[in-house]
Amino acid sequence: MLMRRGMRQKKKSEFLTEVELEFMTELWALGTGSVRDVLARLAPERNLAYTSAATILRIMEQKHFVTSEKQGKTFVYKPALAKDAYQSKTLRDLSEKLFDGTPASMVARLVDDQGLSEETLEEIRALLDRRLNDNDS
Amino acid sequence: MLMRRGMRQKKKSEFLTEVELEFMTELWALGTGSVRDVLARLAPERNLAYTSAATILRIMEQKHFVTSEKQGKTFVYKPALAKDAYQSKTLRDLSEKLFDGTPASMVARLVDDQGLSEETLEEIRALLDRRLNDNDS
DNA sequence: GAGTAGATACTAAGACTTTCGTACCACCAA
DNA sequence: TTGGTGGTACGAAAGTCTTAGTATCTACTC
Repeated sequence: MLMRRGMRQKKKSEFLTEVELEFMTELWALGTGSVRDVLARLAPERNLAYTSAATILRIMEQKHFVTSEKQGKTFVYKPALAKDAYQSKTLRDLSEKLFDGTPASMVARLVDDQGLSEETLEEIRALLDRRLNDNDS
Repeated sequence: MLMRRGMRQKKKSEFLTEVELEFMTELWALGTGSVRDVLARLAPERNLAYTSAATILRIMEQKHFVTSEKQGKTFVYKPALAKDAYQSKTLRDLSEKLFDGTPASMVARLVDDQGLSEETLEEIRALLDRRLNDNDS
């Protein structure tokens, strides 16, 4: 039957998977942490085996999402990517893929049908005003 | 070696995969379309086999992302989910997972380090003003 | 030195995704 | 009637993701 197919792309996805994001979130909060540190921050009902957590972090290091340093006998992991930067990258990607590359339409959707409080909206507008004023000055 | 493990969750992910989003985007633009219609809208260098496209749409129907109707001998597919709604859902999820559940911080990131033009920023502020005024009235 | 505790490394099961080939069917034309 | 043409259905290969078991290493203790 021999399904000869072209070489498959390496994909090299730059983006965190679901679980990787879960872990990275804790590392961002911690700054730095061991397997046990990260595991301790997950919801108790998460119930993830220690070895699973270790595997996940090892893979994240292979993908260069984190770096590690041995302290005594344990590895301590550190994000190799700032949360800010990853947020930006993600927003760019989402805007591209789902909002026709126009970030304004993204905000439009956000303020239109999200159940955002008046307060939050004001806050957002304040952000914008500040940003626009900074640029003008 | 027998890795007996608990039943795995069905996942039921509600979210489109990469390729599914690619297809759905074309269906949203078309309103309605056959395998050939969708395929025709993909970039020529995409080079996806007809049967692959057919499979993708069939799977999307199984997942209830689209519905189909037979016209003559071909199926015509239609989104079962409005683009607006999917955008909202996606933003909610992203805000939750990457922005601590505070949509304002999402907009903050967007206006802070995106290479957004003055024009775009004004546009966004206009949206907000309109929205806030609507609510106040 | 043997045993235990805590860590890392390796392997693998099982799910899902993406892709495409093969089989099959229906219709129309020569 | 035979053979294309254009469609759907199915199955499977190859990759990735998530999870966890097993093996191994190292140090400390008795």
